Amino acid sequence: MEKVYFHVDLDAFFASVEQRDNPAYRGKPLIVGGLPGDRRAVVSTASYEARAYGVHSAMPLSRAVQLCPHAVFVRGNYAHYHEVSAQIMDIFSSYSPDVLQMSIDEAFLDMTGTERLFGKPGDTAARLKQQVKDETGLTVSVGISASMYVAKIASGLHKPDGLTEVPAGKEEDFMLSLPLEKLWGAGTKTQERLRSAGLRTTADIHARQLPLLTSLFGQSTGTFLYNAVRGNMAMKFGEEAKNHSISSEETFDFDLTDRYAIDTALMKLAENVLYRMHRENVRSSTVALKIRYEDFTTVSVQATGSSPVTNVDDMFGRCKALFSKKYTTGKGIRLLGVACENVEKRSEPVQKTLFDFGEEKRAKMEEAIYALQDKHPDIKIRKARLFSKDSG
DNA sequence: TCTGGGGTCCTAGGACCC
DNA sequence: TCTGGGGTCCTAGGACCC
Repeated sequence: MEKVYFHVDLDAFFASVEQRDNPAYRGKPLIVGGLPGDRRAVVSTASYEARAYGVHSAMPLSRAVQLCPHAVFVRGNYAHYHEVSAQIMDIFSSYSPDVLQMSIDEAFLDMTGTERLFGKPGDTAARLKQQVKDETGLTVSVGISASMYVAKIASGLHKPDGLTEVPAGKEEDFMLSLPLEKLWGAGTKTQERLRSAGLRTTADIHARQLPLLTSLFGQSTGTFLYNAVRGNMAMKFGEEAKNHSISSEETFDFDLTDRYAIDTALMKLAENVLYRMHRENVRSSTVALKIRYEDFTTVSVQATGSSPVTNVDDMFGRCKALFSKKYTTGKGIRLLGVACENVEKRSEPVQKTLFDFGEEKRAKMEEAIYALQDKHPDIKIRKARLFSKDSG
């Protein structure tokens, strides 16, 4: 049977939620991401009114302030956005049992075989859009195609409040009608390389043989480009990613060089990652550390231990060891990040050492603390050193 | 203008084993 | 004393996405 996919994308999601909840913000340029004066902040989402001034996601906030000084600036309420997102994902679930959520503000719906039940895909999408608007006051843009990849691009073509259907068999024509910047998966670097290779349109890529593309761009990117412009991208629906990771990082307002400040930051990040590991009932033996220096160069180290991380002190110890191994320069540090990689379900048995009784006890203790925190989110039980003058 | 935070996937080189 | 070929695992870095 011919496949039918929707890609549904919320329009300027965070900004739209703010404007919905605060009538005074409506019709005005609004920027979510930080307040003017916040150091090193970036724009998370700009309302369409702000985009008219050239403001867009990932732009340094200082730049956004210059472009649009009279905009409304908010830091954002991410817990709230998650709630609204869940409400909308529930609506999606009433249209298809197969919803593949891609992020907080977009999802694929496998609509294959729903025509007898719901009617033509275009009509169904229009109803879905109306229902989201009625129940949440927000608009979405929908792309419809037999190819998930094409549906994804289609949903972005007529934002906001768009509905773009690419008929089956017309995928290649659609791709060839597209400006190169719309090629999802070819970012800044690849766009640059395409330009310098003299390829300016999707048709230019289409005219090149596969071996030429792979010799220019490498096996992976070359094959991707070759298939993408033909609308031939096979994306798997609902396949489990295998290399999960859980990470936490922080960009500091001012660069760090002081060892105590660095250790405090590492402790906070380690605690954060471990808390989430407990909550998700997973474990990991691989700890990774990331350092971004004042000049924005970024290095990383990771190590796979012989047993999983058991508790915060264990995690903190591994992070400190990695840090000492990598940091030899004394350069200013603008970001530290900590991660556990190759995370797996905790139900799988672990080899026990003879010496882990103390560790085990500590892990149990921490679990009890995490459980308490989940129950009473307002209590904060943290390592003594994390209490600083302003937060304690 | 000066660059967030949370992820996934790919590549290339080195270690190690047979 | 000089030197193989293949497979697998691990690591560091980079591209990309929202």
